[in-house]
Amino acid sequence: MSRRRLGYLFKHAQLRLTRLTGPALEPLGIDGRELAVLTVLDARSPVSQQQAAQELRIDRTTMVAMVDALERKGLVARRPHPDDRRKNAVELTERGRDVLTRGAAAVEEAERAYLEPLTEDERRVLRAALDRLATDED
Amino acid sequence: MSRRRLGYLFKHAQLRLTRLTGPALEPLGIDGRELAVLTVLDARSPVSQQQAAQELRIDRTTMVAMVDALERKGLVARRPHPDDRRKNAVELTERGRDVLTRGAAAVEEAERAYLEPLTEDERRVLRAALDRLATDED
DNA sequence: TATTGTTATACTCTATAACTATA
DNA sequence: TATAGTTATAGAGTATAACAATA
Repeated sequence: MSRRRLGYLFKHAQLRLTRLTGPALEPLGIDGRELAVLTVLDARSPVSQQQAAQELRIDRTTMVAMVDALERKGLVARRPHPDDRRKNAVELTERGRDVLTRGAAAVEEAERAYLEPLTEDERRVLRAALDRLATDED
Repeated sequence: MSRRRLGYLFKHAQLRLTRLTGPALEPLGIDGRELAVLTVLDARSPVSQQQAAQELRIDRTTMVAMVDALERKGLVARRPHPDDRRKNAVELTERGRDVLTRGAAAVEEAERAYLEPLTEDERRVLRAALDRLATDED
């Protein structure tokens, strides 16, 4: 087995994943990060930009740019939040819901292809391991 | 178990790894990528910049900048390659070898801490899985 | 003609600081 | 005083194009 550094393995495992999911989403005009935002907005709607940002662990200024892009594409809409006028309630448009549905299916399929070299057991252990490694109680 | 996307899990697994290895290397004045370059130079020396770049799958123009930085720190030296005067033979200095030794130990220790939440079995499967996922036969 | 190293340049991703409007 | 959104800005990290020296 390889004795390459974990950092190298993670980097290149991720690069290969992007090489599969990127083209899978490209016909829909979004990338994986934008799909993640759509997913959070759909699950938690109506949600403020900061709530969505915290959920995905991205900076709130980054979220501004991402919502800008998604709004330009007609996939989400900002409207004033009913409870707090400082907030935006960001919601999926009809088209946003459609893109989310098709994007989620495309990524599922890409992830299946990605994990194809592994046995069923390895896939299960990998996901469980990543889940704990990604959670910091440092 | 979490149903979060693999992309999210990889990203945050990697972020947590960097949060551990970064500070471990910081007293030595290098980061994980520079340690990787030192490792390749040590194993394959004398090696051209392009050979080293290919080994690590980084761009040759990126390698120029990394060797520049390592040379400024006194950890590597460029000398003319005996066989081909277009090439640089890049080698570790005495101090470079020392930093490599101590850096490798620091990263080993950081990776141990990083993998601490996993069982021995999970660590083994994780590494085997990453090894195959990181290798593209796409 | 092709390759190695180099420089200049640009692009993506992300973070920090400061502003505004609201609370 | 604090929070949500925004803008401007800057810093990594990386990639592309073009060039000089050499093969």
